[in-house]
Amino acid sequence: MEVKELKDKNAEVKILDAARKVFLEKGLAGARMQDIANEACLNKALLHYYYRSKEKLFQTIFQDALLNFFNNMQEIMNAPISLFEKIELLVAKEIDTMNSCHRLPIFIMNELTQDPDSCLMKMKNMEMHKLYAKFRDEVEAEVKKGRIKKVNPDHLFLNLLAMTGYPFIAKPVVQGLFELEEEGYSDFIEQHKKDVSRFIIDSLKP
Amino acid sequence: MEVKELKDKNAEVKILDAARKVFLEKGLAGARMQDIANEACLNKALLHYYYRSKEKLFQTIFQDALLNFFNNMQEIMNAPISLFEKIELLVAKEIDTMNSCHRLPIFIMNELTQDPDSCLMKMKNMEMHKLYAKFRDEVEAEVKKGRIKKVNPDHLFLNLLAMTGYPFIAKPVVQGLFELEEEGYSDFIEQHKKDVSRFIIDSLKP
DNA sequence: GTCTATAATTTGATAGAC
DNA sequence: GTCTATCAAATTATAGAC
Repeated sequence: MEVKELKDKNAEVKILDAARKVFLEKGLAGARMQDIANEACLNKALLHYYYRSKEKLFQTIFQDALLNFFNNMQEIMNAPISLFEKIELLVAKEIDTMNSCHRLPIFIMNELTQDPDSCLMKMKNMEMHKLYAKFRDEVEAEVKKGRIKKVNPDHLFLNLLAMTGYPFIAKPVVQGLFELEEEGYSDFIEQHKKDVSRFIIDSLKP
Repeated sequence: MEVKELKDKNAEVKILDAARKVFLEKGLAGARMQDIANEACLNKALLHYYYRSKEKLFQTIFQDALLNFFNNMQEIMNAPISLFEKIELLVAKEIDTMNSCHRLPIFIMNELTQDPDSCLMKMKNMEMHKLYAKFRDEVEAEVKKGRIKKVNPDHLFLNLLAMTGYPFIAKPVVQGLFELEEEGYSDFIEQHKKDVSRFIIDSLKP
């Protein structure tokens, strides 16, 4: 690829930002190229000029969203800290990430089940299993040492992901249940962050 | 409405069954009337004859899915059983419901965020808050009696929903993390059912 | 009620001027 | 690179025969 002028780069970026917003909001099937063009204050033709097709543009956005979602985990998993610290960090970081974009988790989960071919392949490329292996080994080690209760690390980890992700995935349900408007919702999430860490760590104490 | 002949009723029902399957799988935006017609082994025109428009057909399916999803809860909430029994029943029943249709929770959550107008109104009509109030009061009562730890019932209930719903919502991620094929997945869910009840009830013991 | 054929609209994609 | 105008395909919806 050749050196790009500033204007070129700006259009490319503007399109990506607009596409991210529209795809996150509406999903692949619901998003319209015209919506993205409007959001970017450009015309449809330019979207195709830079990204060829809706599908290609979507894949760019989706890949990026996956990284955004799972990168925190990768880092924390490999950090030289205690298991309890890892749990607290995982919960806090994941919630913060989703808090900056409430639709992120449901977007990812929904698209993953829509396109098993290309999306699931990307999951395998991220080597989810290796990402998790370190956590599992540490839990098993702590169990053997008798420092925490005997738990199944698979279910423990799934529960952690569940309690951090679900409040965003089920946002309308949560708002209905607890009668929360947009502002009260933010406060609720902040409480929840602390509650989840405490909940998990409490449950591990022998 | 007049008395229907058998053949009429059959077509109506065949359409509903087909629509449920296609909408659940692809969502409102991704579903095609032609797919539904094919699935029902009928022609598109009949779908419009019975349900007027795609939107109307969808609303019928969505309303039904909402009831399916939240009806269990309603019943269990009002049953004359102990708090621990309620928790066990809620977890077991909700997981069983979703196990019969893995896409049910993500379908509901996704569509709820897509159409705040009509879908969210339906949520309010179901009076989610009242559904939950009984549970909250019971938790607070048990806390006062000192029978369970001092917990925030909102987060407790949200965590319960999270741990039951997330394994289905994030099915591809779970399969990637724990290297599960379709069969191993069913077994995993059965284990999870027991694990979640134990996890919650353990966490409540003073 | 059920079908075939077709209208009407939407939407992804391209051609071609600048 | 960016735009306007337009095409081609897909898709919802309807008309009308049976």
